[in-house]
Amino acid sequence: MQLATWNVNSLKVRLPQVLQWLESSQVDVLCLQETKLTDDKFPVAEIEAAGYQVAYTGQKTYNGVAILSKLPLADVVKNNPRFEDAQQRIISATIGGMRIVCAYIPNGQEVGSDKYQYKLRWLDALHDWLADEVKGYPNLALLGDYNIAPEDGDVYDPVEWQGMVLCSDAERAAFQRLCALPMKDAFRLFPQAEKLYSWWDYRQMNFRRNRGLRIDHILLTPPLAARCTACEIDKLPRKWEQPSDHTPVIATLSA
DNA sequence: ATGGCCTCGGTTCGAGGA
Repeated sequence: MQLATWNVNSLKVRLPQVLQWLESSQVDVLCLQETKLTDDKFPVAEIEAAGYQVAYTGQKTYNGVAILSKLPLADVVKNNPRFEDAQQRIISATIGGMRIVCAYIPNGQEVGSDKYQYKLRWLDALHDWLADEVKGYPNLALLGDYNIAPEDGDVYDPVEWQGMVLCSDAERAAFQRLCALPMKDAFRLFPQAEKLYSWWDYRQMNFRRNRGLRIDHILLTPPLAARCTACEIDKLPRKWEQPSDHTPVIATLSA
């Protein structure tokens, strides 16, 4: 069983890459962020033709999330029921005995800005909601674009990024509070090579220079972490024509 | 020193992303 997350930066533009990746990757569950599509424009037929059921919630221009699954999706919930939010950033479903939560955590733009305050409030509300969700769903996975690099080792140049948005103490503390629910960062369950990232700015040839950040994550509650046998970042789609600036992260779970 | 790319909406530029 493989679970994956991928910020596609417009599903309208990226649908061919998503379908190509699904053909080769064999993932069972794929969480997408930044679909940037209203629900009436969602490419349901193409995704079903690829062998996946899908749940989605979107809006015009910004945000938008979806869960693709080979197995049936049940009990779909859109957004955080405890946080009034016009922005479509969360969708959850039960799949094969697991509660899958797909999240597009706000970017925050700049430390101290209104968007940064919104990000911290949003993360607080996510934490408080999930604290109850994990009681009802011991097998819960939170996959998505967290817009947080948890540690300096997740940043190509920690000095340049020190205190900046995605790396600030308050954001990292929010990440640690999610880990204390408790949940485990699947990527850090295993020895990993250095300088592995999930996002690279389109500018400055940052991908070729591997100037990236690891901001896309899979957090697993202890029963799922115990079943996790691998967690990998697949850099290949970032090398394709017209790529997303993010690349998929995959966790493998034993039966 | 500055901005450097991509997407969208909707027009040829500004906002947002990270």
